[in-house]
Amino acid sequence: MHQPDHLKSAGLKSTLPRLKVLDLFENSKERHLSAEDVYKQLLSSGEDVGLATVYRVLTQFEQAGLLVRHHFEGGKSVFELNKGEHHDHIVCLQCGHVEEFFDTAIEARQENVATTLGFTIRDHSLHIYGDCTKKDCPHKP
Amino acid sequence: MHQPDHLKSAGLKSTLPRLKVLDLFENSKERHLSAEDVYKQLLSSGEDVGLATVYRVLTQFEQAGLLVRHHFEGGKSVFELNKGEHHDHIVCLQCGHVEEFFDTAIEARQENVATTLGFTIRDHSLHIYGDCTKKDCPHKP
DNA sequence: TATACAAATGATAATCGTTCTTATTTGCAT
DNA sequence: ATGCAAATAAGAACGATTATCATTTGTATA
Ligand SMILES: [Mn+2]
Ligand SMILES: [Mn+2]
Ligand SMILES: [Zn+2]
Ligand SMILES: [Zn+2]
Repeated sequence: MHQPDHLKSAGLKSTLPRLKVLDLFENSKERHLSAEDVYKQLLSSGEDVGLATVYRVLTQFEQAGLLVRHHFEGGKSVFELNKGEHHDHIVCLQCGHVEEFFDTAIEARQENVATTLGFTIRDHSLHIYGDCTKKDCPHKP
Repeated sequence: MHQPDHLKSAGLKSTLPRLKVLDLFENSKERHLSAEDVYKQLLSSGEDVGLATVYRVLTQFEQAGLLVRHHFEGGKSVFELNKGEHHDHIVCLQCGHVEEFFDTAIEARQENVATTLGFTIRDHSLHIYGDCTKKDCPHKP
């Protein structure tokens, strides 16, 4: 199980549900998880945590900087461990597979655009949607 | 009122609710409208259209290429008249002011990224958030 | 170690944006 | 004018998320 230090230093009591959620993100195969993903994975691991608690804890972890929340298409929020370094996402519309990328040129041009339009950037989100080429992806070309 | 030609050529019967919605987008002060924006503005203009119809019509207009849908943060879909040319958005976090932009370099680099990662782009969304420099903006620097 | 109490949990109700269902109305071709 | 498929309106249903609140838990203190 995970060391409770991360929680303590975030000002959060180290409770069982919190430790389980954090543990899941650190050991899960999938890096990007929705609230229901977390809930179901915990259930199927025999851990019983309330769905409301999952939502509550995810939001707390986001505010504490432990997780980052993304608003992909599909309506549901998706979370990932905060690596500290920004990146953007490309998502497969067929199978939901997510790849991460960082493009210096894009980042630089964004600054350029903002300056031209008289804005100071505080944040941005770039989501590319398409079809991936994984073998197990139900892609129809 | 608007000419029904746009609807006809989109394969849609030119009904009263459809004409009203289209008219609203073409004469509204705000360019980006949510379903509820449309619904409320029609109500306050004395026009009575069902909310379900608004949702149906917006989706049909999107499919017909008359409107473009955006998934901004905040959970609700926002629509705007399709100008035919793609653009992205920069939004002021202080006053909500929205500017549109198109950057050829960014678009090109996105293709590059997708190719590198084995994706075929179908769509993308780029939202920059920041502080604008309008006189009436409550900016705190 | 036992106690005390604020903080956290979990079950469920409520909310929000959106879609579905269905009886009624409408546009439009004859 | 008539007929009928297509469209509408009202409300139920839905999926994701948040709020409520009685019960439990972590932890500080004695
Ligand atoms: Mn990521
Ligand atoms: Mn726009
Ligand atoms: Zn795929
Ligand atoms: Zn502003």
